[in-house]
Amino acid sequence: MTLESHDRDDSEPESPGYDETASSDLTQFLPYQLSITSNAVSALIAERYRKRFGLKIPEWRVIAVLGDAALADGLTQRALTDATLMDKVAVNRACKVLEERGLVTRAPNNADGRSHLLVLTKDGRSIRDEVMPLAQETERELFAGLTPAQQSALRTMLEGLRERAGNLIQALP
Amino acid sequence: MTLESHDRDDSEPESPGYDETASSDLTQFLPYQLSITSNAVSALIAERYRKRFGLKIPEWRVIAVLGDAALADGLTQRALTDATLMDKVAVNRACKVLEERGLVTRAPNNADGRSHLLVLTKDGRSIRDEVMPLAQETERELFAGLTPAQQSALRTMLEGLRERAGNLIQALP
DNA sequence: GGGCGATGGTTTCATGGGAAACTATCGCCC
DNA sequence: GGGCGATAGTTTCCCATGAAACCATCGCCC
Repeated sequence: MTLESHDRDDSEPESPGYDETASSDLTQFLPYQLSITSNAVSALIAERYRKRFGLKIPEWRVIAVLGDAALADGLTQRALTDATLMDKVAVNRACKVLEERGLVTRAPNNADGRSHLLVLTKDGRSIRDEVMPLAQETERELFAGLTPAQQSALRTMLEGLRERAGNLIQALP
Repeated sequence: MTLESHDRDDSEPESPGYDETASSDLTQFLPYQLSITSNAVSALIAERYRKRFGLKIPEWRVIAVLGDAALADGLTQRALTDATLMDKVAVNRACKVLEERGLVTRAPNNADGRSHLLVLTKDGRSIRDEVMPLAQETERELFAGLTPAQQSALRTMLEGLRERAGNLIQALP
């Protein structure tokens, strides 16, 4: 790379006589902006769910998926990890918490003795009915400043970025 | 909230006869997309720096800032926390590592006995000369698919989002 | 039907990162 | 000039997260 190679060793403070474009203004570094924005948004959502339901993000995700499906039969943890795109450990922990709080029960799975079918309880369903609206409300508030066109542009860019990052990371060693 | 209140209790599997818009397709939830994209990008950068320099993200950030400034005089950790927008603990840990690896030294700060002035060593400077180019190269590769206009739109949207999230989180209790 | 590799789930371990507690120094104010 | 609240840095503690190890069951294949 040759964008910069200023050889400053010591001398004069004050007044940038160096190459500012190649320098450390982190706030202009897009991956950094992406990161802090994502953190801020996550923090907001986490905080809202914590305050209103005492739920953490993995937990409400599970509730959302369980509540959604046309499945009174329930889902296995495996299916939940697929649907939530979370780690299986995270799913397991979330399920454990939800079970302890009586929001979910585990019914035996006739089709496979290794797994159980997770189903929302009455309490779980009543929370479920507030969980998604809160998510949507939050999303709406966050993106209120953007036109639908902008929103979809954002989506597209994020998706592209993610894919590209995934490719690049594969191509490393 | 009133966006949905489907009262599904049991019955038919197969075929979504329920309200799919109010449902759990997490991949379409923008905060989620934001999060996984950010993670993918961070992972890429972390991996590149780890492979090439054995540096973690907080460490290269410190190097970048130290290497940038027109300061052979060095910076205090306080100044670094400001410049990197990281936690002071994170900065401290990064500095400790860098010092142990001989990339940075701590000179006494005449102006304030509580702090030291951190300066890149020769080795530190030689890494510095590769650190920023790698960041820029990575940024360039990531955003190669986007026009400058799109990039700046993205920046603007992210900034707006972050601000909005910050405001909303304040307005909670 | 008895291995045996694959798979769902659970537990354990290591790592990262932040909050809070603690120390040393500073900058005031009396 | 001797407190005393504020600030820079450091250490400690705690939590979240993911990887790896582990256990039970499944689905085959012989």
